[in-house]
Amino acid sequence: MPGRIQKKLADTLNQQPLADFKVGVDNVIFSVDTAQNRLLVLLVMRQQEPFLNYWGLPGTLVRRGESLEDAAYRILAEKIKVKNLYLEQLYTFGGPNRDPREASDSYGVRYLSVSYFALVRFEEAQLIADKVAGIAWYPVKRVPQLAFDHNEILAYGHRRLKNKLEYSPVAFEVLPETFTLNDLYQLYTTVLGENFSDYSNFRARLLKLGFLCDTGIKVSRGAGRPASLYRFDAEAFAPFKDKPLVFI
Amino acid sequence: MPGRIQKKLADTLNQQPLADFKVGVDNVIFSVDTAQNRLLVLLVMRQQEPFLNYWGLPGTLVRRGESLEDAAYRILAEKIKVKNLYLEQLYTFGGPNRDPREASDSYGVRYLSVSYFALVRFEEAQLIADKVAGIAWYPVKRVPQLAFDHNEILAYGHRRLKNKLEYSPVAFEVLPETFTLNDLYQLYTTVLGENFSDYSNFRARLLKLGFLCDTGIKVSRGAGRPASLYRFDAEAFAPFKDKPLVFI
DNA sequence: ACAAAAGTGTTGTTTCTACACCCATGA
DNA sequence: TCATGGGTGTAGAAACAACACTTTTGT
Repeated sequence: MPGRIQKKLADTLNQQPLADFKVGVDNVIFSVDTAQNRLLVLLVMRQQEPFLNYWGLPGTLVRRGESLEDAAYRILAEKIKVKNLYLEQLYTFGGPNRDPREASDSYGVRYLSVSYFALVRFEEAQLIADKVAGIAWYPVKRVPQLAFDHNEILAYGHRRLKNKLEYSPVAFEVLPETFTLNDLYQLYTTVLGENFSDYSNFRARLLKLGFLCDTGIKVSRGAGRPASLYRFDAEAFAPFKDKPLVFI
Repeated sequence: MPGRIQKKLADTLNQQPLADFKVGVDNVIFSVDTAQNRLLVLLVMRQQEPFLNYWGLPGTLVRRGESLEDAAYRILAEKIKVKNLYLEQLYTFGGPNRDPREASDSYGVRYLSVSYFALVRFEEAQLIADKVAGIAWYPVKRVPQLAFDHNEILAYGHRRLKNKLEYSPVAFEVLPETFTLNDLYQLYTTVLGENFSDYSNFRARLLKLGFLCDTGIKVSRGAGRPASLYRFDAEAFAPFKDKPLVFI
């Protein structure tokens, strides 16, 4: 009776106990240093085992009564002070044995990481150095080996950031209220790489869309003709919401 | 000493205990009934509380030693038999009180749902009806009120499916090995809606990309000129991988 | 012969792209 | 007046959208 045997096997599997989880939230927090044209990610030096003294993404475990997003905002607030930011959920990494604590723990508690991705304004972000801990903006191109699977999470976040820039107005969440078109262009080039579009075409496309309005105010940066300051007009952008708009 | 008071407050919050989680995986499984031009989603009738006798997404709790993706494949395999499928993680829903079991449980166990999104081939999918449970393909346009926050998860999955179709070759994961260009077009129209492109332009664009190769074999469906069967050439597609290609 | 399904072509328009060029300012 | 950064324009190529049209089949 092979059917019965199979049934028995299935039952054994069904009786495999459920895993108990602790849920962590890890943030990939990006900012763009427009002065030096570098994309930065916020890393913290771990103060406890596992991975003591390794750099890693700022993270925390979720507390009772706290939503995932709340937890994400909490870490962020513990590490930096910012006024404007963009934040969204990234991915959930949850294979067994991604955290070495699982092995030593005989109760089989699993650690699962829900990662969030954030973009903040570099100029206004003030790092909060708590006690002896290390905290630093690292150029994305030069991050060292990180704790856990954080390199993987970072890579995933970087990909998402690039995509977001191309088809959504995240850039404006992180630029000052008014900015020059060159500021915007710099932001795009440092995130996307040099060769995504030339400035004049980028400029023409953006202006044609009609949600950037010229304030008329001019600003001079060293030599050269002064640039106009523009403002992102959220109202004029509304019709493009959710449409397959492309910024590149 | 306001600093000290604030410190005390912060400590109270820090002592807030961590939440204990059970992690569920819920699958949004889509298929396309090309004969009737309908987009379908797989629903199951819940056999236990909470939400007894409500329709819901097929889901399960994650077991010890099981990865999230493993759990997603397990549910899928319990409900349907398929050869080809596309599966990817969707989103993690984890606010407190999304599951009524949390309230009654004094230990404060939280239920978190990692949702996965799948696309399977309707014609080859065989539903596995276990015991008395209900299981059914529901037209997406006519899903009733579902258990938990499953309507929300479904909506999220539907949005993702539409996006995926536009810029990635998921369609071919779910079409037969060889298919007519009309099969492909039908699939797109039933998922994306009638007015995304007319057939001749769709056809021209796809063929120009060059990763659909004509097998030369003709197939006749009722009256009318027989159609060529095409095959998706994964190798020829490779260069487009990860590029902002658009199919629409 | 006719309707139905498949496949091809055409045409006017819009959008890319790669430039060249003009403008305003500091040194 | 020259170098520098800001801003405009344009011509050729490519892509798009809306159709009309031809081909091949079943009935």
